[in-house]
Amino acid sequence: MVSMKDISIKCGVSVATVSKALSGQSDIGKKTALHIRKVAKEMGYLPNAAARALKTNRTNNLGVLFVDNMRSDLMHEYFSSLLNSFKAEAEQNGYDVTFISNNIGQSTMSFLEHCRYRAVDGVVIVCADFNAPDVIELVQSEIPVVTIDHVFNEKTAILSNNVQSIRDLVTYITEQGHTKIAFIHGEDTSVTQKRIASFYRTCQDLGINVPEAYVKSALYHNPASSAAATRELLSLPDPPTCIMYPDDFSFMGGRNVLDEMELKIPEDISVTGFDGIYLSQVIQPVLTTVRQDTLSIGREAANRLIDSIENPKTAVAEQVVIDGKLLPGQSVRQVT
Amino acid sequence: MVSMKDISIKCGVSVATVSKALSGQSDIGKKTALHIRKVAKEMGYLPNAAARALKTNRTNNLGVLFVDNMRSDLMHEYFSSLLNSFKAEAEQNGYDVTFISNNIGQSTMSFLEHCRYRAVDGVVIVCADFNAPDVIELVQSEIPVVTIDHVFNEKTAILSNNVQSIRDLVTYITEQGHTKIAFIHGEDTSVTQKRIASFYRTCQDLGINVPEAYVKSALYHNPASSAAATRELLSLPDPPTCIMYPDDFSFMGGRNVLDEMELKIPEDISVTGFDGIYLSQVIQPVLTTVRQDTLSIGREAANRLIDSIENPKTAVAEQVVIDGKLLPGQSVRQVT
DNA sequence: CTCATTTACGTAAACGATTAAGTAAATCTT
DNA sequence: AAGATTTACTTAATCGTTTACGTAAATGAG
Repeated sequence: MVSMKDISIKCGVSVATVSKALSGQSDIGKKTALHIRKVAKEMGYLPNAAARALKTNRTNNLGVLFVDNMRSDLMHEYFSSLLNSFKAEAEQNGYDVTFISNNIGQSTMSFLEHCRYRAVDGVVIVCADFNAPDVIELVQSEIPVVTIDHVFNEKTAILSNNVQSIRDLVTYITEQGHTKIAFIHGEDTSVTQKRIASFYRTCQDLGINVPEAYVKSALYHNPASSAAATRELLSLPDPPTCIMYPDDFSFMGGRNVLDEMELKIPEDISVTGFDGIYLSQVIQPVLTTVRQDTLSIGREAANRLIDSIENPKTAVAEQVVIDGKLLPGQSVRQVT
Repeated sequence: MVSMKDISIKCGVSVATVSKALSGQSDIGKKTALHIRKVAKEMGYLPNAAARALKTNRTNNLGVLFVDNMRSDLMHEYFSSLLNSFKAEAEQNGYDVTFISNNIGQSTMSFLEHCRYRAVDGVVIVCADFNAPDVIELVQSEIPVVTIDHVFNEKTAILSNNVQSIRDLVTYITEQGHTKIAFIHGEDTSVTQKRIASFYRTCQDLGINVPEAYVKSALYHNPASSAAATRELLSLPDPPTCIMYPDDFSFMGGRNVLDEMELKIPEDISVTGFDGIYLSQVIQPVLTTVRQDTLSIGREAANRLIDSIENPKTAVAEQVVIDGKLLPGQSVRQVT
């Protein structure tokens, strides 16, 4: 590996001069700077990240906290595409991305310890138990943190606009003439609470009555639990004409039940999903859903995080809300 | 941040002694070593990864080469769950995982340059254009490399047993009494070639005739192209009774065509997938497919890579083949 | 009891970069 | 032209480890 020393020898200058020339500082003569840069390129010089990190206390490395509770989250397209977008934006800005876990090697490190050990410049918390002491410790530390879909006091958070998205969905459904709308929601999280609240609020605003029995609990990304909820809804004395599923994937469970009962979508029953994953747009009928803008969420998370790293004074912690996009699809029938 | 110096002062010994005590070396007295370790724990000492890396030239960091050609690969469950398993195993062994790209910051670095810059101890090539000069340069470098589903000369490769998996599928299909079997395969890659060869070979061994028109080309993970292929197959004068799809997800495209034509699965037409993703097991009918053992593939990749890093002398480059598992499902009908 | 060996620790250089402070030469000022 | 300033570089310290080598004391051998 060619170092600055090698270059300095070849150019007959000191190492300091090489350093300054390569980092484009002012107190170097134009011609020498140019020459040094040329030689550096010729010799295939690459900065030594470790040395730089040691001296500057900056690694140009971002940590990603991504705990797979059920060993399946990375498979959830929402998260994986979000992560992809985050990674792309980080790299654009000269940052690498490293996963942060809490069991590195045989010893168990807390998340914060892991971050300090690797000296990441900042961390994005994508998917984790936001109530775990470990996570809270990290959030309260000196390390810049951005969270996604969860708000910590005084910290920047990127939020998918769940409230508006649910409102858009419900509004669209009612515009198609439905008044009997059921909502199967996911397990209790802050996101779920927002969605439920928005569902009730929107129905209220639109003058739609929501029987208690129309709101069912299930699990995200779990077709079986949505299937069960679907069965219950359909066995009600006065069943809904439209069922909103917790997410596109879970809908696949509901779909099985509907097929079984020989209910055609959307002729006999209308349905909606959430997320707007690839799958939702390639099935027949195309699912009415809301696409969460994972591209923007990931990009925004990276940019905010980097901003708070590079401009600690001026960067302000705030909540950034990213709108989703209604995908009308063909799974909600126009009721005449 | 508390450093070895802080500990050395508190313990009244030299920094060298602290270093040796913490790394468990022999030339330190039992009691002092114990005491130093106790104090280090009390003070919350964490090693400085950068300093260590600078001195030892080892980072305990593994690179992952994961190029998303179509900006959708991370979404492909096969890859994401493989990556998940790789990450878990790496962390178990004290290694972190960093993504390697070729456009870090404004400047374009080759993969190799990026690896050298970050000084990763080794790289796993999960998903990339294996013929790109960039990738070849990396493979031929001094950096330990493990590839997945592609063989480079003299390098360790972890391979899903595509040959056996296709054989299992075809065998199963024929055991159900089918003789008119069509195969829609993905775009041309070494994996595809193996699958096609195994398809022909198995059919030959089983005495099954394969008309040229029964083998169609499509794209992986692309329902539309599989839909088109399905249409062509069904419009043949003598259509197949069973269609093998390139992967589970692509099958969703074929399914739409079959629904449209009011062909019931498996009563009117039998189908199989490939991969064994979550989706394949929650749809109705449950898809007959082969689960690729991503858990083992990821784990094996991590272990082989780490072995070749830690034991460069004894580690041998070889091809590790990981068997898949036939999931019979209900999408292939028993022909009487 | 002496000399060799082992044990337990300290010294100091090194890894490759950054940067404050110093300095000599060149340029400017009046 | 003498002093003040600017320009273009060098010196040297530093970041936190690791490790070869040195050394004094303790233990061993004969």
